[in-house]
Amino acid sequence: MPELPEVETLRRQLEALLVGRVPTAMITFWPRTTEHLEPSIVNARLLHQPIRGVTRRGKYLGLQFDAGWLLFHLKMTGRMYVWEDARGRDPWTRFSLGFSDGSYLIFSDARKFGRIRFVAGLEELNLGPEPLDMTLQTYRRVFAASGSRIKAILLDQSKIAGIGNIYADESLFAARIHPLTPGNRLSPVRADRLARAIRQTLLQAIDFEGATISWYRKPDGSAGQSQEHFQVYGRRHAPCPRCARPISKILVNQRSTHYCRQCQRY
DNA sequence: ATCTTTACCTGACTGC
DNA sequence: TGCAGTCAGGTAAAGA
Repeated sequence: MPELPEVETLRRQLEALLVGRVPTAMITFWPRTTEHLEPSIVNARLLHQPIRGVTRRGKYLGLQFDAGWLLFHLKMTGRMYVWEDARGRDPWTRFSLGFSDGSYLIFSDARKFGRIRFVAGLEELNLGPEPLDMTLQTYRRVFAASGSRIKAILLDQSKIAGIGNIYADESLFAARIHPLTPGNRLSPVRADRLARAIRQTLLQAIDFEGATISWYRKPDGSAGQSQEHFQVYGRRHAPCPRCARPISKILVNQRSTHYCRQCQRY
């Protein structure tokens, strides 16, 4: 559920708390959370090294060290925050990064899907470009390169990084494009409309500090507000904000997809 | 190349 | 109140 706007909100708030700090210990409570994090790398390249920056790439949150990035993927129920003890403020703490002042960066994850890993370079992630940095031309090229349904293209992290189920549906509604439209059947005009809709949808969601459906929380424990402004996501049977006809819900590539049959056309 | 299925997991919710 | 069943969705891997 955390998508680009949620992770970007996390990044901004954690950056103010973590840059310049030096971790002295790591504790894993659920081994699979750090199954791809080599202890030798932790000891040689992360511990006792200063955090140079807090970055985001797609849906990954990264702590930047001189040697590379400690990456966190929140999957559906991940949370991150700073706390005074290693067990955190909820029952689902899976990992803690301890600092010399006795505080901890907590990674909490009820469903245990989240993972923490180290990469020397972000290109190892094989992600597509950032949707907020892409030109209209880049969007056009990505859409035209595939005959897959546009909803599937938006969710493919190797094509565009950071969009998930919620903001894919919201962007397609804003652009008045049917989720089953093949990417290479979008006219340049409609591709540009979708590109602008994606940017605007993501930027607005960042302004609202992300969406709290059930699990997502900002580092201070409070909820985001983006969910108050959804036009279609989670609104099956509710009136379309544009035409008042009921919102439909279908499956596209096994993902629930919300759209307006009247307003969104092929 | 692309899609489908399965696996990973558990809390929240629904219906009986 | 309890219990079974369903749903939620990001990604990797395997199979079609």
